[in-house]
Amino acid sequence: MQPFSPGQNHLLGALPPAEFERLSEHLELVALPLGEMLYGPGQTLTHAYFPVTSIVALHCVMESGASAVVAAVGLEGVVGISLFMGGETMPSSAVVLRAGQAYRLDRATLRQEFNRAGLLQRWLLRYTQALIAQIAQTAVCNRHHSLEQQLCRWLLATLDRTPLPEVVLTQELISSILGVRREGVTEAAGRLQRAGLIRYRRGHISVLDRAGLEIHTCECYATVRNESARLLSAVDAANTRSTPAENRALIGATP
Amino acid sequence: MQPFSPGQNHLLGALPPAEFERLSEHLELVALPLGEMLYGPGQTLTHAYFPVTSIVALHCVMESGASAVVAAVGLEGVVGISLFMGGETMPSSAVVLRAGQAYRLDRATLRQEFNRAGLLQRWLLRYTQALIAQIAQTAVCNRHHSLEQQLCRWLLATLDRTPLPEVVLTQELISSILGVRREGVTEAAGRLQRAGLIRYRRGHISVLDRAGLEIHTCECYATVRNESARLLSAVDAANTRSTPAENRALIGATP
DNA sequence: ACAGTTATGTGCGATAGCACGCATAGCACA
DNA sequence: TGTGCTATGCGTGCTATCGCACATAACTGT
Repeated sequence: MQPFSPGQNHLLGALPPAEFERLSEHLELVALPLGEMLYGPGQTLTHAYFPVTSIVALHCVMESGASAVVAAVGLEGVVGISLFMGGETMPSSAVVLRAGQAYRLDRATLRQEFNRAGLLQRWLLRYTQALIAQIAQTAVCNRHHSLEQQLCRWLLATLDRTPLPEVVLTQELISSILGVRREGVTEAAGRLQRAGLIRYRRGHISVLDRAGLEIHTCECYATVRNESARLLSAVDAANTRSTPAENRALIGATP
Repeated sequence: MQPFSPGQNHLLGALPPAEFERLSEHLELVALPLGEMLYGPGQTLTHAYFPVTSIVALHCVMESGASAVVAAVGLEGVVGISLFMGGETMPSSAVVLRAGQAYRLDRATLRQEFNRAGLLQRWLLRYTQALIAQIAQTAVCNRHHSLEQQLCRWLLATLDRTPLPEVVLTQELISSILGVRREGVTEAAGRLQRAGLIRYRRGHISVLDRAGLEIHTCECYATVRNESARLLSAVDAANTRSTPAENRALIGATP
């Protein structure tokens, strides 16, 4: 009796019993520690990861060492789209940004099930489209919006994938996520704290006023969230346990 | 006898005769004028477009009116991935940035062929992965690289999809592509001209020194190009007419 | 309780890009 | 040839962010 079930991941949880059954014996629960790299640039994946409580970032690092995160993946998605898209590898890397659990599925099983052209294929492709929207929005956001807006956006995105209104990340780490310098994060976070929206102490940010953050952030947050909701609404409908809090409460249930 | 053939598009040209045959009667040659919007945010597509001489940009516009292009699509790809990814619409829009020809395929035929899980599906998915790489690279590039580097990158990307070393775009248009202000483009282009890399006059940029541009640009250009080449190398191998110059020379040939 | 490590706060000067306004020059069409 | 539109060039602040250097504060383990 373990405190997690594959069905907590939205993509897996939305599968009809027959499909889920075929996969379940191949799904393996793994703990992902903060900072672990699931794959690096050009590195072939052995498994796809379906997060349940963990958050994974798709991260691009440049030759100069400068970097930025282009997308975040949590319980709504999957890490390793190159396995079913056919490319095998990616030029980016995948790094765990919130320690937690994920189910992983070996390459062969995933591809086999994908090729049956059932609901898993459908959800995986729609999720991939949502991911594209997220990455594209990040590109324009990087171009036009202030550090403070982007920080709000990141906090909200993290919050949406988390049961508690708390983010455990140092400013140093946040700076490398957003691709800005650490002092900039200090300033922006200081402003948010003085505005009473958050409170933080050494790597722990508590969100006090979520609505306030939504006002301070740019439209990109809502755009990405709405597009994901639109593309995966059928997933959420099929999945009776759609909130992180509810998921945490579950013990070893199956869809 | 028309001067274009669907096979000039790399994705279509790589199909085996049987698959190509099924599609060819549904392919329709259309002229895309500069500035035409193939689809806008949330707008349902009726056709997928396979460019041959045209270039289409995936463009994100924000509430404020600020915008940026997140990817360019030319004869190597297809516009309208949401048709086969299952989402039907996209939050971005697609705008013609180089007037030219494209073949378009109606939604029903595309989906039907996609669902046969043949080579078209394979190429479309691999192309989509290349597109993701391009958008992701644009995101980090927007964050870290100078306007001048990005201008070089854009010129090179356009050149790769064009038979002549000339780009017809006003600085005004380029500025809205890159999401920067027009004067910035004037300055950057002026520097490139003084360095002898380009020459321009009212909306016409002639590239004098391609190698020089490749030196001035950031790594993003090579990263995207290499990743596309890797993912679509089998496409290029199957397609015997892979360069724009060769394509232009063709008259009404079939694969 | 203390020392060591790590995270955070702060103060500079430098710079890239923004916003605005206006001057000029190239091209099109009459 | 001229006239007018549109593209381009340029100056002048202004702001956000960078890059670096260093001060302080908060946890950690002994």
